[in-house]
Amino acid sequence: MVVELRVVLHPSPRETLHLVEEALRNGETILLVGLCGVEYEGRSSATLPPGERVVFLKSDGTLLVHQRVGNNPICWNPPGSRAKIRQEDELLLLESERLKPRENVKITFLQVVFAGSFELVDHAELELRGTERELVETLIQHPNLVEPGFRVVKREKPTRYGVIDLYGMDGEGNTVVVEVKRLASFQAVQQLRRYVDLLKQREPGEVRGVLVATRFTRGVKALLEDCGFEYRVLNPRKINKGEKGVQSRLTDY
Amino acid sequence: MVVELRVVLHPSPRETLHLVEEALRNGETILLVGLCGVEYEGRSSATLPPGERVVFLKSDGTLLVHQRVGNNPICWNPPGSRAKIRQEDELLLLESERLKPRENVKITFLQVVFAGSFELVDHAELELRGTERELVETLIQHPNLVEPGFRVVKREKPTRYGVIDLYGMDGEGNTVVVEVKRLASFQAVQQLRRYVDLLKQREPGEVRGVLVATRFTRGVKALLEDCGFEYRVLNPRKINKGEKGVQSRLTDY
DNA sequence: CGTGCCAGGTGCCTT
DNA sequence: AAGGCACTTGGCACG
Repeated sequence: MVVELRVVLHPSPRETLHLVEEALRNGETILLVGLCGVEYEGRSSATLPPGERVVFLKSDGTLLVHQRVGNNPICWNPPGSRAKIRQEDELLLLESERLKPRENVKITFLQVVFAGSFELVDHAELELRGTERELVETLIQHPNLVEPGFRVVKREKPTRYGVIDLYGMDGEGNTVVVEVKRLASFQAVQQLRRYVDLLKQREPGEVRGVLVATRFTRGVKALLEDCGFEYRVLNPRKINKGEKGVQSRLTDY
Repeated sequence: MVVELRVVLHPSPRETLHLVEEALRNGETILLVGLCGVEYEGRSSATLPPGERVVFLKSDGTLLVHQRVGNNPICWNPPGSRAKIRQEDELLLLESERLKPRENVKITFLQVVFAGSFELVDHAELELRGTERELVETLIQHPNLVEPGFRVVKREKPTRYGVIDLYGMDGEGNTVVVEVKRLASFQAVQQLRRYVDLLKQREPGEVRGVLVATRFTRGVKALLEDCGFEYRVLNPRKINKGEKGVQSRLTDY
């Protein structure tokens, strides 16, 4: 397997123009390195004075401008945006337009020192473990983790004020609202409270609220108790084991 | 101004190894394009089977793996991580380690088709307009936007349950809690409620809650009224004008 | 298409 | 160091 590629060092504006235009036509991935200034106008607006950066243009319209440091692009436009390039005197103007919401990124290259286009083949997808989705699935497979006698009635139950992660009944027939979080903070308690308050108006009998999480920020457990809610701590390490269908002992979690 | 750069096409594992090692030593920015698989292990864990990707390694330790499409890197390690590269037979192993929390990204290159290192000079910083911070500043300069007679007592007032954007008094001496949002959703109402509940316990007299935003999701205004709160709509376009110190008429907002 | 919510969120700031 | 929160948050799933 070989990536098709074209690379130019210290290209003239004209050369860069041609490389980018052809790459855009062919749906290739474009990398540019050079001295450029950036203007952004959209949901917010921003100006970035000239500096040497890496500009990354993908075939799905994604535009990323990366500085020398930092995790995140300093400017960007998301997939679906449309890029155009044109030359004005010795300057090269790369403009990316997003329609909804309307957002515009304009890059002015004073100098390009590297231009490359690449035809990437990649059909693989990331397999991610340890997400909240997995926590919920674990609880469905092992409802006893919520409590002995707990029965799941519905997963992702939509309400006027948001979606309840798990909703079911305890051994006594009381409604139980379960909110699942990887990291439980005050916000999670508020979320739970919102759902419990709502169901109290609609369901007869008691409505209990349970927050299940792998981690709790300080004070959250106390707040839960103050609100009359309960909590369960899950051990994330053990979850994959449970997922694999190997019936493990509950004390493992 | 010229970027120092080194570029190799279809490098051997040995050539890539040398280029990356020297670039790491010199604190340069590294771009690699090639066929690689990725493993991640940390707060979560993930596997990405082989495919052709762009790998971006910055001098601050940032590692980004970008697929052909998508806004976000499919795998990454943030600034402060430490990268090492080594060769094993014909494979090239790039490993990035973060310490707190411990997170590890391991990239196995089956083939590298492009390797480049760049010495970027960039001292510029982004100037961003239209943030929530600016909304708060507008309100401080024009407290009448909250309501005639409103006086600001404190900005960013910290409480046990979070930071109140604006806190002040109305013409009658009642406490007023102002929550500022660019986009107000149910969550913003909960946030406001939390602060108002808290201040009701601490302050004598009435405590009013006001949500000021440029946009409201559906139903939020109704919920606010249900909770006994008020809201104000700001026009974001007009804010910069107000910021510039030109005293504009209130009806402009 | 808007609305809500998770994310390996990230970054910033304050206790 | 931990917690709270904004972010051009981005992304997805669902009404």
